[in-house]
Amino acid sequence: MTATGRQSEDIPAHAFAADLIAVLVAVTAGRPRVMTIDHGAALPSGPFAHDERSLQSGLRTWVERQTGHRLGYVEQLYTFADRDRATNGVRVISISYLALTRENREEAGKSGWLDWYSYFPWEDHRSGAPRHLPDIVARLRAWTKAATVPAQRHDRLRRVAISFGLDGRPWNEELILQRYELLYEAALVAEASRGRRGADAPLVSGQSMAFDHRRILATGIARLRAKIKYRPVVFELMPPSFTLLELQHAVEALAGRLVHKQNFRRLIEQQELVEETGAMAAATGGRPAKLFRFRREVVDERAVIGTKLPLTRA
Amino acid sequence: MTATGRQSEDIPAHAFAADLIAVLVAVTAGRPRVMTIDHGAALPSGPFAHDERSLQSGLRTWVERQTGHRLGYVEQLYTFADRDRATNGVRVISISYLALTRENREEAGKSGWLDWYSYFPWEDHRSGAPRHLPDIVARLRAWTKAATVPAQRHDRLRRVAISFGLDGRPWNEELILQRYELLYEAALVAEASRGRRGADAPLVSGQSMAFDHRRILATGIARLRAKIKYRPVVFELMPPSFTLLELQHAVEALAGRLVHKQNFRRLIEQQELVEETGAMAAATGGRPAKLFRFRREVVDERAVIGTKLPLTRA
DNA sequence: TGATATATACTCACATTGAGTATAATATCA
DNA sequence: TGATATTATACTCAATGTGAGTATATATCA
Repeated sequence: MTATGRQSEDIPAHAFAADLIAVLVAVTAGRPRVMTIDHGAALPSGPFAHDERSLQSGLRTWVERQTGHRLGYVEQLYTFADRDRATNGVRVISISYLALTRENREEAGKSGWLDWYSYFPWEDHRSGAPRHLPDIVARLRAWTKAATVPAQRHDRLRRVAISFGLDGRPWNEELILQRYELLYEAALVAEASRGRRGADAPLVSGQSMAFDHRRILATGIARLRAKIKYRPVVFELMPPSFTLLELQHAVEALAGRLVHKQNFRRLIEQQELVEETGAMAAATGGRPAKLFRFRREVVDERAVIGTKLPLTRA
Repeated sequence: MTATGRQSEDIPAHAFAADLIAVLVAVTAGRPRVMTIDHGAALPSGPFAHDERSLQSGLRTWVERQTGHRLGYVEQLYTFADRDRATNGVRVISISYLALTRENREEAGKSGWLDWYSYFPWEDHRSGAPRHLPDIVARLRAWTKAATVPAQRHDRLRRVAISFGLDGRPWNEELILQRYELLYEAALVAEASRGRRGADAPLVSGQSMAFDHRRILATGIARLRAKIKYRPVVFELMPPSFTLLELQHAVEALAGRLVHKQNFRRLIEQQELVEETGAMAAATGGRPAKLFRFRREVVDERAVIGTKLPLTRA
């Protein structure tokens, strides 16, 4: 990946290549999954064709052809054109997208759908704070102490404390990108020491990805975690009918946190986001649950699913 | 596939040009201003140079050179590559940005700084609903009736009602883009009939712009109106010291709505976003006001300026 | 039968928010 | 000089929203 950036005489100054990168998300059996290629080493990406009508349609046709999934929701994430994004001297502009699709139980096992927490194990707080989180924090603390100037040290300490919810601060699941960036700066993830040498600090657990794809994934997760709080996008990930507990589990999978069951139902019902199908779920243990469907009519009415999700404290 | 290596030697197949477009905002004397070129006919834009480090740095250097302003805050808006964005057969990718800068009283009059409400007169509700708003709504209603199928007619009616706060619905200042798009679809803005002929419905007041620049401006305003509610970005538009009323006026200029003065102050103070400078403002009428400065340290702490702004009802 | 698991209804304390009243401190002008 | 306008700032209050918990209903399974 040597980016010479040298523009030869024959390449016009405005020659760029355009790439689309997708963070394609589904929730299967209560687990948040992301579509990957190359055995989980990269996000699916491909060139933006010259004959496509628009970026969005380019992404749609390409992803739908490749995965056989209809995309429910598509949203632009970010556009990069950093100098190291170049191949054969042609500089690449990468436009990343977040796309949501319905789960597909037949495909659940195979293909490239991976639990996104295998890339960010420290982000799953559904069973309390992960066991290795104290160790991560300890190593970040060590890194803050290695700062050269006191001001820098102070700044690092503050960022770590905010991002990881230290000193009585609450854990904020939306800060996933900030946490990843701290780990990157502290060279605790494999991507950070790529290309360099000697930097062999023991790494934090969690699978890495090629290029900056793990960073893009973090961006997508952050956007989604923020969005479910004020837009009814969870439903794009649900099957046509579902129980309220299944819906809750989907939200919890995305947020990486547990929500208060009774208050969650209150929220959903008072927003009139769903309606009963009349049928009941095949019993899965206790009292049978009603099946609901999403009231799609309500999408543009309800800008908000609720200012906040009813999270549980502990 | 980026991950698996690009094998094409033929550069022309993916030759794109890259353009940066800026929605550069300032607030001068309580008026929201946007930087324009060509006597207000377009947003400033320029090619992304091959030798720039990144998109963001490209935008910064270019805007700062062109306007002499230091950019306080920069945020990516959206990337377009629609087929009609082509020059000499070279397809153009446009990356739009929102950028905030401090007011500059010397420049207030000259240069291309224009009140953004000259492009969206119906968006300024600081002195109540604009006089011509009923007329706009009436013309949109007429357009809904012109729908061919009943379902379409119903859909249009609903969108108009939501976007313009009809039937008891509240006015939502963040829906500026949706409102503009409705006016575009109804061919009530000049841009809509460009290139076509015969479509000479009487237009709604408000200056138009070249290309889709007015749409990009609406996107930027929408983003900013949403952002001031949960991030302390207003301060990027303020001088180093200011009174609370000046701060309030800036917020009102952006939101296009009045806020409740006492509650606004309560919000600002309880969030500890500002501190007294010790000095007082040169009296401008009544009791002299304390001067405040923004506590920049607090930026990453306070993710939120308050879940909502304390708007006034009437 | 009772242990267990889920569904669902309701209560309650507390914080937040929208709105308004009251009072203080200055400038302006008749 | 004193009335009036204008802005600043401190409080109060009702309504609503939010976090948390209790209670009860309806299943399965040992």
